[in-house]
Amino acid sequence: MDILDGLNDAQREAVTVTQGPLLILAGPGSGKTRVIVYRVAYLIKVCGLSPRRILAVTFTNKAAREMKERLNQLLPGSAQELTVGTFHAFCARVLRTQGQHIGLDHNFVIYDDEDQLNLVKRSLLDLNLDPKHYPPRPILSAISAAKSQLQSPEDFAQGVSTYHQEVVRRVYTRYQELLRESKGVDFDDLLMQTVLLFQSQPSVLESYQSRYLHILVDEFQDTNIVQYLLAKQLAAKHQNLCVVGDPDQSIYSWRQADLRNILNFEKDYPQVRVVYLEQNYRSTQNILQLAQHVIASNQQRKPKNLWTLNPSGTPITMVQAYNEDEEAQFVISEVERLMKDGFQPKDCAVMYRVNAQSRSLEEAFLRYGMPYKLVGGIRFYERREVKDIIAYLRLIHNPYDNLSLARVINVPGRGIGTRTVEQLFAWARQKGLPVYTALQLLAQAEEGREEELNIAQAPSLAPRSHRALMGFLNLANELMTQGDTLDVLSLMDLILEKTGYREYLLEAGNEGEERWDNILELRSVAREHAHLPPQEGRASFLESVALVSDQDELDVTANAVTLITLHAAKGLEFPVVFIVGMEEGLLPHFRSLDDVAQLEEERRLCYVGMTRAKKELYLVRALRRSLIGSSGPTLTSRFIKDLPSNLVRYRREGEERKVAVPSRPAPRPTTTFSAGDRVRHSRFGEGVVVNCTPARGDQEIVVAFKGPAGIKKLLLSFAPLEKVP
DNA sequence: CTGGCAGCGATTTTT
DNA sequence: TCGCTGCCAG
Repeated sequence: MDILDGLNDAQREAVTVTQGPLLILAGPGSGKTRVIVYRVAYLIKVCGLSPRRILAVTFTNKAAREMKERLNQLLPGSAQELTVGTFHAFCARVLRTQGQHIGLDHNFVIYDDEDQLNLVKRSLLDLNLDPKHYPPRPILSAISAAKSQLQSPEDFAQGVSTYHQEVVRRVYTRYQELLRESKGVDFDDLLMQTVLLFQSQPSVLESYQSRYLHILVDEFQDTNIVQYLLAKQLAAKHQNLCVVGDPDQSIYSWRQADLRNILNFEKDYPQVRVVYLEQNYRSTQNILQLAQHVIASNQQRKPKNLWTLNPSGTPITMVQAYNEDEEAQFVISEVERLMKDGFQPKDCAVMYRVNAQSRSLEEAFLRYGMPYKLVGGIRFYERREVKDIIAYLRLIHNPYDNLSLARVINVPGRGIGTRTVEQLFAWARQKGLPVYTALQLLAQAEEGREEELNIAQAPSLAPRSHRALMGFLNLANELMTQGDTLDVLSLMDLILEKTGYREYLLEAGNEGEERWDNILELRSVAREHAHLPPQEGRASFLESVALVSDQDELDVTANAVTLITLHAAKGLEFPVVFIVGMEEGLLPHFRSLDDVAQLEEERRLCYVGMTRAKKELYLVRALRRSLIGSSGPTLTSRFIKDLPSNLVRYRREGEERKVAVPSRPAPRPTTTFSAGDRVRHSRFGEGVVVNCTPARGDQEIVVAFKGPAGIKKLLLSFAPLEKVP
């Protein structure tokens, strides 16, 4: 078989032009992923390249996984040796093996967003600055922006002209000190330090340059300056840098993504070959035309000429609901109607600007018993209980990690209050020691060796506080000793046992069970690293939890409607898409209203959402909406004003709809199942329940059927299951 | 030191 | 509406 079969001319060019820099401008639904996978396959199969000589950078871990899978289907076994991953994951690997050149500890921890914010708060505290006056979040953004442009605190100081910038400079300086003391690396450092490493160690850079003959960067429109510099460094030797992107789908400028990268690319590589992928394979003509109409209003863009051979399809449906409840109701009744046309719940997605909008939707879906899966929201690794346990593991792995120590020193509560913690930290800082070491010193002071150790100025603590601190120290010591021999799963169990974490959660109240379930989930992640030696297993576990955001894949087997933010929907497609909240202030979001560039990004966001739809697109707005407590009238989004009348039809929610809404009271699961139960399904026959997990007012059940159905994941509220005695 | 409560303020998107 | 902070009582 020929790899090039089934590609159109432009796609073929994108696959076969292998020498030199290549810029692929790919419209939505133009087969972009396919092109990337085929290009890699072509390099291997036709050009005879070893997969180890190829580096492919994706935007998400999920995209990386999908790419590997698709490549493996095309060329079985070839994906193993390929380097595929996000910039962050790639950099983490580089720094882990080469970081010592720039003074990085081998066991450095990776700090995520929340950790970063805590560091900023601590920095403010250390500098005697009031967080009320200087809100941490914007300061962190400023620091992050500086790092994304490779600015050290000293570089940043050059450009300081206002008092506020001076505050940022001071915080940034202290922030970096704290990072270094904790032997930690934040998200931005992963990228920045790698570039600095390559700059200062040409031989290290050279080894990577030589290895990677070809470099591919996906979602190039969402890269920031540092990421681009990195790609440039790596490709400097062979110049085989292929970047793929679509400026119209750039929606991450707030994360320092910089559209100039695309312009700079053409400037930095004058001999660049540019390929346009303009044929759309995804959407109906109506949908594509409407999306084009909407995006055409942006001034800062290169016009594209997208086209499709797909049928024109049905018109886009414009709906006005009274309020957000009716909006949700409309979506549900429409899904029900579509099901009569042969669509399934899993074919449908509801997209919105802000996560807060998911609430009214969720409530309605629960009330009407329509199955749904919520993407985003509070992510697994951001849950308090999960982060607590991870913090314990981090501390054991890296005793310098003051941030993690601060997090767990009184969790579960052991009588160490903020006052005591502050004293301890101040003392450690004064002595120039990591807090953990300071604690050990304190313990020795207790043994009456003060003179000898010259630590007379130890903080004067109440005996009770002192005892509490020693209790924590003993716990930490024991965990660290055991950590030398226990695999990461056993160590986690020891932590849970020694801290009485389960009891702590269950005492906390009604959500305790759910929280404990999350811990169990975390255990199963740890289990994947349990076969490794203690140190190594811990390291790989910690790294995977730091860099993987969405541990649970969007479950494709569940037949449920997807609720998702417009940002998170990028890269996905659905037969039916509802975009809700098409109102001024929501889309475009009110924070973007006073800035042309930001407004254009909002429009792109809208465009991204529209182009996810294959067959049916609904644009829904509410006449009244309560967002933060108060409710008020709304205005139609400027993005959907004056749409071509041949493409849309207007429908008012409330007339015949109401009747169609099934007022069946939530078929709330009456029976519950547990692993081991024997069950019967009306279609799949008899089987045994393998696993049950609670899922948002529902239960997800994994059943192993005796028949040919095999193993299935089912939603309790939806599946016709009954217990067999 | 902890836990409860009142008042306040601020609301985006996330690798 | 919610989540955080600060204050107060035990």
